[in-house]
Amino acid sequence: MEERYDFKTIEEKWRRRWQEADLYASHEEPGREKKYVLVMFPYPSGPAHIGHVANYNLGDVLARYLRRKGVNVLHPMGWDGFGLPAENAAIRSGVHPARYTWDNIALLKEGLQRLGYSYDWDRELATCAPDYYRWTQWLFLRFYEKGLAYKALARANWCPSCRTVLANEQVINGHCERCETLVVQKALSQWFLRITAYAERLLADMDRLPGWPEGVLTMQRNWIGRSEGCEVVFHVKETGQEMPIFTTRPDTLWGVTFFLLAPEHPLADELTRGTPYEKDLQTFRERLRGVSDIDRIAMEAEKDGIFTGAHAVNPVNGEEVPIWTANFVLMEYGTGAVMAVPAHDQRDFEFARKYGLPIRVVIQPPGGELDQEEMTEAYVEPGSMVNSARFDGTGSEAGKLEAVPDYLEERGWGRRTVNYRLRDWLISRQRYWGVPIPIVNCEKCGTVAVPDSDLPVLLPEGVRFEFEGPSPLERSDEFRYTTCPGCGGPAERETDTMDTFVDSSWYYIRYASPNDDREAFDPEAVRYWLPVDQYIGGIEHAIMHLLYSRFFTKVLMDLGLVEFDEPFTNLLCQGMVVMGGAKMSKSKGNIITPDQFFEAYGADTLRLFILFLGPPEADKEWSESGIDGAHRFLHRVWRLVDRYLSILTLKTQPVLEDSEMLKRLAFLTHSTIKKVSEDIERFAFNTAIAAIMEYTNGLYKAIEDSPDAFNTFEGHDALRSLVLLLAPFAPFITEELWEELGGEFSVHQQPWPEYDAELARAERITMVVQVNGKVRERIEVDSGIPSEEMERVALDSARIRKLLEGKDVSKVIVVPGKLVNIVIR
RNA sequence: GCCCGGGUGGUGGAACCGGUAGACACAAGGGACUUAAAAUCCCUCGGGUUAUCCCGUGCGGGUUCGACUCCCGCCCCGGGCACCA
Repeated sequence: MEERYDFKTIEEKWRRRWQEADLYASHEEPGREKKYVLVMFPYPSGPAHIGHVANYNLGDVLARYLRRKGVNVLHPMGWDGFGLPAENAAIRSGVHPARYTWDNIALLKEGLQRLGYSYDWDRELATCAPDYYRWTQWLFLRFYEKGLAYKALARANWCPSCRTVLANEQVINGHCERCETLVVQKALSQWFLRITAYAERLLADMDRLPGWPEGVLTMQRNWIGRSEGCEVVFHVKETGQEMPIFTTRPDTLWGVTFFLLAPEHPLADELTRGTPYEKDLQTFRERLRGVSDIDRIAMEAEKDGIFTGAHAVNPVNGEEVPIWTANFVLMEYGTGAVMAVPAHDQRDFEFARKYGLPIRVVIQPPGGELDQEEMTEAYVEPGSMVNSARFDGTGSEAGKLEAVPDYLEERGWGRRTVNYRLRDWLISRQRYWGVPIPIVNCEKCGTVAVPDSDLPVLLPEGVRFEFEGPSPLERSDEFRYTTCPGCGGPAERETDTMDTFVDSSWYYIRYASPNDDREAFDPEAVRYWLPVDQYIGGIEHAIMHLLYSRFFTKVLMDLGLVEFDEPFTNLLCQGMVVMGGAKMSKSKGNIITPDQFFEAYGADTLRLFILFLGPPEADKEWSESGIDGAHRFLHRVWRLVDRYLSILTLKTQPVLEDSEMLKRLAFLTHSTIKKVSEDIERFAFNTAIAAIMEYTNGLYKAIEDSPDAFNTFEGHDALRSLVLLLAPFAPFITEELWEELGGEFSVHQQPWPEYDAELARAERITMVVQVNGKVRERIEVDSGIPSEEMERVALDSARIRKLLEGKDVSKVIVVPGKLVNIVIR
């Protein structure tokens, strides 16, 4: 064999051979065990970067390992093709978004192919291709038919100078990223998907996701934000209008001293219209224009509000309290109105103190005597109800859960209800580079769905991209003006496109039959491959993408289109590769590409190095120091195989009597197989590689000590195992070495090595002896040593005996096979 | 601000269920080989006036025979917060 490890030639050679052999094609084989291994597809923002490599390494190692275990593996790749950056590029440099995107896809694909990932490229898909988004539109129409897609007014970021809608990302400190004009909130009629209808199921079904990280489930639970409470109907004194509020604390109803509306609440306009307060409201809204919701509801944010001049009537006691608007009340949560109980809610308390509004204590802490004048903060803990008419003396918990809700329901003043923090999913984007919403607006027929047979509604190509003004679709007469599918009269197309999260909410299903042009997916293929057994992706997707995908899956099941209601059985959230403390991304301008490493080190080294950097879940600060180590290791493996092969050609007689060495070899081999297999199963790829390095070091020692011992079954087994174990991590070099060892093509189709538990067990172990928890002695003993024997050996050791002189042994703790701790006084 | 993670040598990390802190590497230093360099191989490598001792896993407490690991309170860093994906 070649003396030097020439990675360039090797990698080229095998990349071609694998392609010719179509090594990673996947097919349904009913009855055979399958695993669907999926890594979140990338947004093609440019060439591959180190963050991609870190991602896709994980899925590839797992897919390769599972195939070798005899499993039928689906491991596809595709492109999340729609998105804002393509459109920004079009505006800035005149490149058409399609061109920009497809060019980037080509670049990214080339990078991934050089890394030797084992994708079934026949299943490649792109969400921006008409043969994909046709089915996104088709699915939208199914949602629409079910009443799960609807139009409503919603606020959007609006730059008055550019006369265009801005994404949150384009709003910097409340100002337009381009022209620095103060961004305002403008109400637009927009499309929503009714995810709130699935809130309860999305919440409850998380109990059936034991394969998900607890942190992600917690984030999703908090995001859905279920709270039980009551809806209570207040009235406007002046007009008699009903103003329902949601509260989780009905037990504090008697402590209401004012009433709050969200500043955007239409009722605030109505109540102040034509009054001296009308101007105050406008000034107040002006003040809040550039302030995000996050800053408005921050606990530490200054409370701000104005009086509307009107009053609310509290149903439980008939009291009339002033109606204010406040910055911390959001239109999007609950009913956009709240009852204010300053004595028992911190924000209400701060508001009351600031504006001199009354505070009334209605919950007394156990044994305490709260005084509304003296209080410095709200009392939010349970206690005993006071100043609450017939409920005086009732425990607040009982009052909250039973007594008061019962009372409200009896009187018809309110009812028990459940409120969610989760809001419906706004999918409208006033942009070009997305899936057109397949709806036509007709003056006669109203909102009309585009018939399935007319799909896809294609994006027009000859459009102009401008810095300001309405979106290219709105400006495109060709796109916009059409005929009504219902009456055949003139009509206008919906010009909004969909949020790209819609595209990525079902792509994992499309992979089952990506080239199907008759349906969104083939039920047979879906039945075999889905759900995804192992989903892998960045922690930054913990909530939105994963929640939207779960929602989609449930709707598809209800539509009878799929037979499962959770898309991802197991989830691995890996950390991010960060640089300079921020995640690596093109928009941050801090990307490192693999290209620069291919020349000097090769793909195997880069794969190995990045996997060796740390555990998948941890964030990794990028630094290339250490890549030499990975490269050196591959050279070492190469030379070891070379050395071994030269021993074989010497045709030495195997030294069968050197049984100690053979036993040592067998132990090394089998304990390493065990360790590497277990580590891969728990995604500890970094320690799996460390184990292979230790193994290599051990084999080097052995081959120095007794080269002849390698011309034996144990020797052959050791070298073959080394290559077989390393193959999922470094696919190119191992394929070459496998060939050198006389193995059959391909190493990636060889069964994963099995270990013999007996051979993998160490014969001698180091037992630790502690005195009062401090290590005082280490003694080598047989691994099967009984506990009583461990204790005896420990107490017998000279050093321990000396330490125990004149002391009382009060206790001896023995951890079998590990340590003995002697407790003395 | 709220929710979710994380913090271990000069560096990346290991320690899997409460039981030997620092595996495996990188960097650094010393040595061998070489005319020389590269490559390779060997040795040292948390700190402490150099060891059978003491200290040490962000900081302060606690539980335990024993804590990087569990509990309480802080500090710092990262992610998400609904139009970046």
